[in-house]
Amino acid sequence: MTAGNGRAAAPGDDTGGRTAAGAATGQPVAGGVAGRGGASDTVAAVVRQWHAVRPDIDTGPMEIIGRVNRCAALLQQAEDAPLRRAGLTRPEFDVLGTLRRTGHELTPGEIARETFSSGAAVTKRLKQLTERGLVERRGDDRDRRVAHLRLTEAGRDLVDSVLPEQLLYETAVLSGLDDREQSELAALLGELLVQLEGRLGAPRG
Amino acid sequence: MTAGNGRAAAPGDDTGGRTAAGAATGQPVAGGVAGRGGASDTVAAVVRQWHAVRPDIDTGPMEIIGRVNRCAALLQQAEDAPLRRAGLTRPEFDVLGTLRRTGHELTPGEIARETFSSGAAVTKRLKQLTERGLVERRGDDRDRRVAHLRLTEAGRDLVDSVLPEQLLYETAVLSGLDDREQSELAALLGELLVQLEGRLGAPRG
DNA sequence: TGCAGTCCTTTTACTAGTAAAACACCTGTT
DNA sequence: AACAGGTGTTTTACTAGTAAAAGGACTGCA
Repeated sequence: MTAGNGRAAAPGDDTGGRTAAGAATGQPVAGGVAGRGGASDTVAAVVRQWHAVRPDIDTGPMEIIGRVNRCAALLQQAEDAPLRRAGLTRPEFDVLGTLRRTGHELTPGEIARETFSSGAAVTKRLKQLTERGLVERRGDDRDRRVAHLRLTEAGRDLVDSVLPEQLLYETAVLSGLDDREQSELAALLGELLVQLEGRLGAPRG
Repeated sequence: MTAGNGRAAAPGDDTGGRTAAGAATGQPVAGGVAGRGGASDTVAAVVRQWHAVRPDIDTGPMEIIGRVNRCAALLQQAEDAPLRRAGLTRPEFDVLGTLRRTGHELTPGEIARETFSSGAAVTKRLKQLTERGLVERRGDDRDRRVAHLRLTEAGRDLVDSVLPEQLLYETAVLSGLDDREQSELAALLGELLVQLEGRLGAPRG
Protein backbone atom coordinates (compact mmCIF):
# COMPACT_ATOMS: atom_id res chain seq x y z
CA MET A 1 0.00 0.00 0.00
CA THR A 2 1.50 2.96 -0.55
CA ALA A 3 -0.84 5.18 -1.75
CA GLY A 4 -2.13 7.24 0.56
CA ASN A 5 -2.09 5.81 3.58
CA GLY A 6 -1.31 6.37 6.57
CA ARG A 7 1.36 7.49 8.19
CA ALA A 8 4.75 7.87 8.81
CA ALA A 9 7.77 7.12 10.36
CA ALA A 10 9.94 8.19 9.96
CA PRO A 11 12.66 7.38 9.94
CA GLY A 12 14.28 4.32 10.31
CA ASP A 13 13.25 2.85 13.22
CA ASP A 14 14.38 3.09 13.93
CA THR A 15 12.95 4.69 11.49
CA GLY A 16 14.99 3.05 9.25
CA GLY A 17 13.17 0.39 10.69
CA ARG A 18 12.24 0.62 14.15
CA THR A 19 11.57 -1.93 16.58
CA ALA A 20 9.28 -1.92 19.44
CA ALA A 21 9.80 -1.53 23.02
CA GLY A 22 13.46 -1.34 23.13
CA ALA A 23 13.16 -4.55 21.45
CA ALA A 24 15.52 -3.24 18.96
CA THR A 25 15.51 -6.09 16.70
CA GLY A 26 18.39 -8.36 17.05
CA GLN A 27 21.24 -8.66 14.78
CA PRO A 28 21.24 -11.23 12.10
CA VAL A 29 21.95 -14.01 14.47
CA ALA A 30 22.73 -17.19 12.69
CA GLY A 31 21.30 -20.51 13.61
CA GLY A 32 18.65 -20.28 16.15
CA VAL A 33 16.55 -22.07 18.61
CA ALA A 34 13.26 -21.44 16.93
CA GLY A 35 10.18 -22.71 18.58
CA ARG A 36 8.49 -25.04 16.19
CA GLY A 37 9.95 -25.82 12.86
CA GLY A 38 10.15 -22.34 11.42
CA ALA A 39 13.34 -20.46 10.95
CA SER A 40 14.06 -17.89 13.60
CA ASP A 41 13.63 -14.23 12.77
CA THR A 42 15.61 -11.39 14.27
CA VAL A 43 12.87 -10.49 16.71
CA ALA A 44 12.86 -13.99 18.12
CA ALA A 45 16.59 -13.63 18.72
CA VAL A 46 16.06 -10.38 20.57
CA VAL A 47 13.39 -11.94 22.71
CA ARG A 48 15.74 -14.76 23.64
CA GLN A 49 18.36 -12.24 24.66
CA TRP A 50 15.94 -10.45 26.91
CA HIS A 51 14.91 -13.70 28.51
CA ALA A 52 18.52 -14.45 29.26
CA VAL A 53 19.20 -11.18 31.07
CA ARG A 54 15.75 -10.43 32.47
CA PRO A 55 13.88 -13.72 32.85
CA ASP A 56 11.20 -11.92 34.82
CA ILE A 57 9.80 -9.70 32.10
CA ASP A 58 6.92 -10.59 29.81
CA THR A 59 8.23 -10.22 26.29
CA GLY A 60 4.92 -11.15 24.70
CA PRO A 61 4.17 -7.73 23.25
CA MET A 62 7.55 -7.60 21.51
CA GLU A 63 6.68 -10.61 19.44
CA ILE A 64 3.90 -8.68 17.80
CA ILE A 65 4.97 -5.08 18.04
CA GLY A 66 8.62 -5.72 17.34
CA ARG A 67 7.70 -7.75 14.30
CA VAL A 68 5.21 -5.23 13.00
CA ASN A 69 7.81 -2.52 13.23
CA ARG A 70 10.54 -4.58 11.70
CA CYS A 71 8.30 -5.72 8.85
CA ALA A 72 7.26 -2.16 8.17
CA ALA A 73 10.88 -1.06 8.09
CA LEU A 74 11.91 -3.77 5.68
CA LEU A 75 8.89 -3.25 3.47
CA GLN A 76 9.50 0.44 3.25
CA GLN A 77 13.07 -0.10 2.29
CA ALA A 78 12.01 -2.65 -0.29
CA GLU A 79 9.18 -0.66 -1.69
CA ASP A 80 11.39 2.23 -2.31
CA ALA A 81 12.72 0.42 -5.35
CA PRO A 82 9.75 0.62 -7.73
CA LEU A 83 8.79 4.09 -6.60
CA ARG A 84 12.31 5.40 -6.78
CA ARG A 85 12.45 4.35 -10.38
CA ALA A 86 9.54 6.72 -10.94
CA GLY A 87 11.35 9.46 -9.04
CA LEU A 88 8.89 9.45 -6.17
CA THR A 89 9.18 8.98 -2.46
CA ARG A 90 6.49 6.98 -0.76
CA PRO A 91 4.90 10.00 0.89
CA GLU A 92 4.74 11.73 -2.46
CA PHE A 93 3.17 8.68 -4.02
CA ASP A 94 0.67 8.57 -1.21
CA VAL A 95 -0.47 12.05 -2.10
CA LEU A 96 -0.88 11.13 -5.75
CA GLY A 97 -2.58 7.86 -4.88
CA THR A 98 -5.01 9.61 -2.60
CA LEU A 99 -6.04 11.97 -5.35
CA ARG A 100 -6.35 9.12 -7.79
CA ARG A 101 -8.41 6.81 -5.64
CA THR A 102 -10.84 9.41 -4.39
CA GLY A 103 -11.42 10.51 -7.96
CA HIS A 104 -12.05 14.15 -7.18
CA GLU A 105 -10.32 17.29 -6.01
CA LEU A 106 -9.10 17.48 -2.44
CA THR A 107 -7.95 20.31 -0.22
CA PRO A 108 -4.55 20.21 1.47
CA GLY A 109 -6.24 19.53 4.77
CA GLU A 110 -8.14 16.59 3.35
CA ILE A 111 -4.97 15.19 1.87
CA ALA A 112 -3.24 15.55 5.21
CA ARG A 113 -6.01 13.62 6.94
CA GLU A 114 -6.09 10.95 4.26
CA THR A 115 -2.38 10.38 4.41
CA PHE A 116 -2.02 10.80 8.16
CA SER A 117 0.54 13.50 7.63
CA SER A 118 0.93 16.93 9.12
CA GLY A 119 -0.38 19.85 7.15
CA ALA A 120 3.09 21.29 6.91
CA ALA A 121 4.44 18.11 5.36
CA VAL A 122 1.62 18.12 2.82
CA THR A 123 2.35 21.72 1.92
CA LYS A 124 5.93 20.77 1.08
CA ARG A 125 4.95 17.72 -0.93
CA LEU A 126 2.33 19.60 -2.89
CA LYS A 127 4.85 22.29 -3.73
CA GLN A 128 7.18 19.63 -5.13
CA LEU A 129 4.49 17.80 -7.02
CA THR A 130 3.03 20.99 -8.45
CA GLU A 131 6.43 22.11 -9.66
CA ARG A 132 6.85 18.79 -11.39
CA GLY A 133 3.54 19.16 -13.13
CA LEU A 134 1.90 16.17 -11.47
CA VAL A 135 -0.79 18.06 -9.60
CA GLU A 136 -2.59 21.35 -10.18
CA ARG A 137 -4.08 23.72 -7.70
CA ARG A 138 -7.08 25.97 -7.94
CA GLY A 139 -8.42 28.37 -5.38
CA ASP A 140 -11.85 27.99 -3.91
CA ASP A 141 -14.08 30.80 -5.07
CA ARG A 142 -16.12 30.99 -1.92
CA ASP A 143 -13.38 30.67 0.65
CA ARG A 144 -10.05 32.09 -0.33
CA ARG A 145 -8.16 30.24 2.36
CA VAL A 146 -8.92 26.97 0.67
CA ALA A 147 -7.12 25.34 -2.24
CA HIS A 148 -8.29 22.44 -4.36
CA LEU A 149 -5.79 19.99 -5.77
CA ARG A 150 -6.19 17.55 -8.61
CA LEU A 151 -3.93 15.33 -10.65
CA THR A 152 -2.76 16.57 -14.00
CA GLU A 153 -2.94 14.14 -16.87
CA ALA A 154 0.75 13.43 -16.34
CA GLY A 155 0.14 12.79 -12.67
CA ARG A 156 -2.69 10.45 -13.34
CA ASP A 157 -0.70 8.57 -15.96
CA LEU A 158 2.19 8.24 -13.55
CA VAL A 159 0.01 6.74 -10.82
CA ASP A 160 -1.64 4.41 -13.26
CA SER A 161 1.68 3.11 -14.50
CA VAL A 162 3.44 2.89 -11.15
CA LEU A 163 0.66 1.36 -9.10
CA PRO A 164 0.45 -1.97 -10.96
CA GLU A 165 4.25 -2.31 -10.79
CA GLN A 166 4.15 -1.61 -7.11
CA LEU A 167 1.43 -4.14 -6.45
CA LEU A 168 3.20 -6.74 -8.53
CA TYR A 169 6.31 -6.14 -6.50
CA GLU A 170 4.39 -6.45 -3.28
CA THR A 171 2.74 -9.63 -4.42
CA ALA A 172 6.18 -11.09 -5.00
CA VAL A 173 7.37 -9.95 -1.60
CA LEU A 174 4.44 -11.67 0.08
CA SER A 175 4.63 -14.84 -1.98
CA GLY A 176 6.43 -16.70 0.77
CA LEU A 177 3.09 -17.00 2.55
CA ASP A 178 0.36 -19.10 0.99
CA ASP A 179 -3.12 -17.76 0.32
CA ARG A 180 -4.63 -18.97 3.53
CA GLU A 181 -1.84 -17.46 5.60
CA GLN A 182 -2.11 -14.20 3.74
CA SER A 183 -5.81 -13.82 4.30
CA GLU A 184 -5.49 -14.83 7.92
CA LEU A 185 -2.71 -12.33 8.46
CA ALA A 186 -4.70 -9.61 6.72
CA ALA A 187 -7.72 -10.36 8.92
CA LEU A 188 -5.73 -10.31 12.15
CA LEU A 189 -3.96 -7.12 11.20
CA GLY A 190 -7.30 -5.60 10.36
CA GLU A 191 -8.57 -6.46 13.78
CA LEU A 192 -5.49 -5.03 15.44
CA LEU A 193 -5.79 -1.91 13.35
CA VAL A 194 -9.41 -1.38 14.33
CA GLN A 195 -8.34 -1.55 17.95
CA LEU A 196 -5.44 0.82 17.46
CA GLU A 197 -7.44 3.29 15.47
CA GLY A 198 -10.11 3.31 18.10
CA ARG A 199 -7.60 3.85 20.85
CA LEU A 200 -5.00 6.02 19.24
CA GLY A 201 -6.32 7.08 15.91
CA ALA A 202 -6.32 10.70 16.42
CA PRO A 203 -4.75 13.95 15.57
CA ARG A 204 -2.09 15.01 13.32
CA GLY A 205 -0.99 18.42 12.80
CA MET B 1 4.12 7.63 13.70
CA THR B 2 4.28 11.09 13.95
CA ALA B 3 7.17 11.90 15.85
CA GLY B 4 10.01 12.96 13.94
CA ASN B 5 10.76 9.91 13.62
CA GLY B 6 10.44 8.53 13.33
CA ARG B 7 9.86 9.78 10.88
CA ALA B 8 9.55 9.22 9.11
CA ALA B 9 6.34 7.79 8.37
CA ALA B 10 5.05 6.23 9.80
CA PRO B 11 3.19 6.87 8.02
CA GLY B 12 0.37 6.34 7.05
CA ASP B 13 1.72 5.71 4.65
CA ASP B 14 2.41 8.37 4.54
CA THR B 15 4.93 9.49 6.60
CA GLY B 16 3.38 10.17 9.31
CA GLY B 17 2.86 6.74 9.07
CA ARG B 18 3.31 5.20 5.90
CA THR B 19 1.37 2.63 4.12
CA ALA B 20 2.34 0.53 1.32
CA ALA B 21 1.65 0.46 -2.28
CA GLY B 22 -0.41 3.44 -2.72
CA ALA B 23 -2.93 2.01 -0.50
CA ALA B 24 -2.57 4.97 1.58
CA THR B 25 -4.95 4.20 4.23
CA GLY B 26 -8.20 5.86 3.83
CA GLN B 27 -9.53 8.60 5.82
CA PRO B 28 -11.53 7.93 8.84
CA VAL B 29 -14.52 6.92 6.85
CA ALA B 30 -17.52 6.50 9.00
CA GLY B 31 -19.81 3.58 8.83
CA GLY B 32 -18.57 1.04 6.47
CA VAL B 33 -19.32 -1.95 4.45
CA ALA B 34 -17.06 -4.28 6.29
CA GLY B 35 -16.88 -7.80 5.07
CA ARG B 36 -17.90 -10.04 7.91
CA GLY B 37 -18.95 -8.65 11.19
CA GLY B 38 -15.84 -6.74 12.09
CA ALA B 39 -15.62 -3.01 12.03
CA SER B 40 -13.91 -1.61 9.00
CA ASP B 41 -10.44 -0.18 9.36
CA THR B 42 -9.00 2.66 7.33
CA VAL B 43 -7.11 0.33 5.04
CA ALA B 44 -10.30 -1.48 4.10
CA ALA B 45 -11.81 1.86 3.17
CA VAL B 46 -8.85 2.66 0.94
CA VAL B 47 -9.12 -0.70 -0.76
CA ARG B 48 -12.79 -0.07 -1.47
CA GLN B 49 -11.92 3.26 -3.02
CA TRP B 50 -9.38 1.66 -5.29
CA HIS B 51 -11.86 -0.96 -6.36
CA ALA B 52 -14.31 1.75 -7.29
CA VAL B 53 -11.93 3.62 -9.57
CA ARG B 54 -9.75 0.77 -10.78
CA PRO B 55 -11.74 -2.45 -10.55
CA ASP B 56 -9.04 -4.24 -12.53
CA ILE B 57 -6.20 -4.05 -10.01
CA ASP B 58 -5.41 -6.67 -7.41
CA THR B 59 -5.45 -4.90 -4.10
CA GLY B 60 -4.56 -8.02 -2.15
CA PRO B 61 -1.09 -6.88 -1.08
CA MET B 62 -2.44 -3.65 0.33
CA GLU B 63 -4.49 -5.52 2.86
CA ILE B 64 -1.34 -6.84 4.45
CA ILE B 65 1.30 -4.27 3.65
CA GLY B 66 -0.93 -1.29 4.16
CA ARG B 67 -2.04 -2.60 7.49
CA VAL B 68 1.46 -3.42 8.63
CA ASN B 69 2.55 0.08 7.83
CA ARG B 70 -0.44 1.71 9.39
CA CYS B 71 -0.12 -0.38 12.55
CA ALA B 72 3.54 0.45 12.81
CA ALA B 73 2.76 4.11 12.44
CA LEU B 74 0.09 4.09 15.12
CA LEU B 75 2.18 2.00 17.46
CA GLN B 76 5.12 4.29 17.17
CA GLN B 77 2.99 7.27 17.95
CA ALA B 78 1.51 5.49 20.90
CA GLU B 79 4.75 4.16 22.20
CA ASP B 80 6.25 7.56 22.21
CA ALA B 81 4.29 8.30 25.33
CA PRO B 82 6.07 6.12 27.91
CA LEU B 83 9.47 6.74 26.40
CA ARG B 84 8.96 10.44 26.10
CA ARG B 85 8.24 10.58 29.78
CA ALA B 86 11.75 9.22 30.25
CA GLY B 87 13.13 11.82 27.86
CA LEU B 88 14.05 9.26 25.24
CA THR B 89 13.22 8.80 21.60
CA ARG B 90 12.62 5.28 20.42
CA PRO B 91 15.88 5.07 18.49
CA GLU B 92 17.74 6.18 21.59
CA PHE B 93 15.95 3.60 23.66
CA ASP B 94 16.82 0.97 21.08
CA VAL B 95 20.48 1.74 21.61
CA LEU B 96 20.17 1.46 25.37
CA GLY B 97 18.05 -1.68 25.10
CA THR B 98 20.56 -3.30 22.81
CA LEU B 99 23.35 -2.71 25.29
CA ARG B 100 21.19 -3.99 28.12
CA ARG B 101 20.00 -7.16 26.47
CA THR B 102 23.34 -8.23 25.07
CA GLY B 103 24.86 -7.74 28.48
CA HIS B 104 28.29 -6.70 27.28
CA GLU B 105 30.09 -3.87 25.59
CA LEU B 106 29.39 -3.21 21.94
CA THR B 107 31.15 -1.18 19.29
CA PRO B 108 29.30 1.52 17.35
CA GLY B 109 29.25 -0.73 14.32
CA GLU B 110 27.69 -3.56 16.25
CA ILE B 111 25.06 -1.25 17.65
CA ALA B 112 24.28 -0.01 14.17
CA ARG B 113 23.77 -3.57 12.94
CA GLU B 114 21.69 -4.53 15.95
CA THR B 115 19.39 -1.57 15.60
CA PHE B 116 19.30 -1.55 11.79
CA SER B 117 20.48 2.00 11.75
CA SER B 118 23.18 3.73 9.78
CA GLY B 119 26.54 4.23 11.42
CA ALA B 120 26.15 7.97 11.21
CA ALA B 121 22.85 7.87 13.06
CA VAL B 122 24.40 5.75 15.78
CA THR B 123 27.29 8.18 16.14
CA LYS B 124 24.80 10.98 16.81
CA ARG B 125 22.75 8.98 19.27
CA LEU B 126 25.81 7.84 21.18
CA LYS B 127 27.00 11.39 21.42
CA GLN B 128 23.70 12.39 23.00
CA LEU B 129 23.54 9.43 25.31
CA THR B 130 27.13 9.83 26.42
CA GLU B 131 26.58 13.50 27.19
CA ARG B 132 23.61 12.55 29.31
CA GLY B 133 25.67 10.07 31.23
CA LEU B 134 23.70 7.02 30.14
CA VAL B 135 26.49 5.30 28.24
CA GLU B 136 30.27 5.33 28.54
CA ARG B 137 32.87 4.80 25.89
CA ARG B 138 36.29 3.25 26.08
CA GLY B 139 38.84 2.86 23.32
CA ASP B 140 40.03 -0.52 22.21
CA ASP B 141 43.64 -1.03 23.17
CA ARG B 142 44.54 -3.13 20.18
CA ASP B 143 42.76 -1.21 17.47
CA ARG B 144 42.51 2.49 18.06
CA ARG B 145 39.77 2.96 15.50
CA VAL B 146 37.39 0.97 17.62
CA ALA B 147 35.30 2.16 20.54
CA HIS B 148 33.50 0.05 23.12
CA LEU B 149 30.30 1.25 24.68
CA ARG B 150 28.56 0.17 27.80
CA LEU B 151 25.69 1.40 29.93
CA THR B 152 26.49 3.47 32.96
CA GLU B 153 24.69 2.57 36.12
CA ALA B 154 22.24 5.39 35.42
CA GLY B 155 21.68 4.06 31.92
CA ARG B 156 21.05 0.59 33.15
CA ASP B 157 18.67 1.81 35.81
CA LEU B 158 16.80 3.85 33.25
CA VAL B 159 16.31 0.90 30.93
CA ASP B 160 15.26 -1.31 33.79
CA SER B 161 12.64 1.14 34.92
CA VAL B 162 11.33 2.13 31.49
CA LEU B 163 11.17 -1.30 29.92
CA PRO B 164 8.51 -2.76 32.20
CA GLU B 165 6.38 0.36 31.78
CA GLN B 166 6.76 0.12 28.07
CA LEU B 167 5.79 -3.53 27.98
CA LEU B 168 2.83 -2.90 30.20
CA TYR B 169 1.70 -0.18 27.90
CA GLU B 170 2.11 -2.44 24.92
CA THR B 171 0.20 -5.21 26.60
CA ALA B 172 -2.69 -2.81 27.10
CA VAL B 173 -2.53 -1.70 23.49
CA LEU B 174 -2.76 -5.30 22.30
CA SER B 175 -5.45 -6.32 24.73
CA GLY B 176 -8.17 -6.00 22.12
CA LEU B 177 -6.98 -9.31 20.70
CA ASP B 178 -7.41 -12.46 22.73
CA ASP B 179 -4.51 -14.79 23.50
CA ARG B 180 -5.11 -17.12 20.61
CA GLU B 181 -5.28 -14.25 18.14
CA GLN B 182 -2.15 -12.71 19.57
CA SER B 183 -0.09 -15.84 19.26
CA GLU B 184 -1.42 -16.53 15.80
CA LEU B 185 -0.61 -13.01 14.72
CA ALA B 186 2.87 -13.25 16.22
CA ALA B 187 3.48 -16.52 14.40
CA LEU B 188 2.30 -15.21 11.03
CA LEU B 189 4.32 -12.03 11.39
CA GLY B 190 7.34 -14.14 12.28
CA GLU B 191 6.90 -16.12 9.12
CA LEU B 192 6.55 -12.99 7.05
CA LEU B 193 9.59 -11.52 8.71
CA VAL B 194 11.70 -14.55 7.95
CA GLN B 195 10.74 -14.20 4.30
CA LEU B 196 11.46 -10.50 4.24
CA GLU B 197 14.75 -10.82 6.03
CA GLY B 198 15.82 -13.51 3.63
CA ARG B 199 14.86 -11.41 0.65
CA LEU B 200 15.64 -7.92 1.73
CA GLY B 201 17.45 -8.09 4.98
CA ALA B 202 20.59 -6.48 3.99
CA PRO B 203 22.71 -3.47 4.26
CA ARG B 204 22.41 -0.29 6.05
CA GLY B 205 24.75 2.48 6.63
C1' DT C 1 -20.74 47.26 10.53
C1' DG C 2 -17.27 45.65 13.51
C1' DC C 3 -14.98 42.44 15.85
C1' DA C 4 -13.96 37.98 18.42
C1' DG C 5 -13.21 33.48 17.55
C1' DT C 6 -12.11 29.87 14.57
C1' DC C 7 -10.38 27.65 10.57
C1' DC C 8 -7.23 26.51 6.52
C1' DT C 9 -2.82 26.80 4.93
C1' DT C 10 1.86 28.27 4.87
C1' DT C 11 6.07 29.85 7.11
C1' DT C 12 9.73 29.57 10.48
C1' DA C 13 13.12 27.47 13.19
C1' DC C 14 14.79 23.37 14.32
C1' DT C 15 15.74 18.21 14.57
C1' DA C 16 17.20 13.86 13.13
C1' DG C 17 18.05 11.17 9.56
C1' DT C 18 20.85 9.90 5.03
C1' DA C 19 24.77 9.30 1.61
C1' DA C 20 29.12 10.12 0.62
C1' DA C 21 33.53 11.75 1.83
C1' DA C 22 37.04 12.14 5.12
C1' DC C 23 39.93 10.30 8.84
C1' DA C 24 42.44 7.32 11.29
C1' DC C 25 44.17 3.04 11.66
C1' DC C 26 45.06 -1.93 10.78
C1' DT C 27 46.89 -5.88 7.84
C1' DG C 28 49.08 -8.38 4.34
C1' DT C 29 52.40 -8.21 0.83
C1' DT C 30 56.46 -7.19 -1.09
C1' DA D 1 60.12 -0.84 6.23
C1' DA D 2 56.64 0.88 3.17
C1' DC D 3 52.58 0.97 1.08
C1' DA D 4 48.00 -0.60 -1.06
C1' DG D 5 43.80 -1.70 0.23
C1' DG D 6 40.31 -2.40 3.54
C1' DT D 7 37.75 -1.39 7.88
C1' DG D 8 35.60 1.31 11.90
C1' DT D 9 33.99 5.66 12.94
C1' DT D 10 33.03 10.44 12.38
C1' DT D 11 32.22 14.54 9.65
C1' DT D 12 29.94 17.15 6.07
C1' DA D 13 26.27 18.74 3.32
C1' DC D 14 21.81 18.12 2.63
C1' DT D 15 16.81 16.48 3.01
C1' DA D 16 12.41 15.97 4.91
C1' DG D 17 9.93 15.89 8.70
C1' DT D 18 7.90 18.35 13.15
C1' DA D 19 5.77 21.98 16.35
C1' DA D 20 4.45 26.29 16.86
C1' DA D 21 3.43 30.68 15.13
C1' DA D 22 1.94 33.57 11.57
C1' DG D 23 -1.09 35.03 7.83
C1' DG D 24 -5.25 35.57 5.77
C1' DA D 25 -10.11 34.67 5.57
C1' DC D 26 -14.72 33.15 7.06
C1' DT D 27 -18.76 33.28 10.53
C1' DG D 28 -21.78 34.70 13.92
C1' DC D 29 -23.18 37.94 17.03
C1' DA D 30 -23.69 42.45 18.95
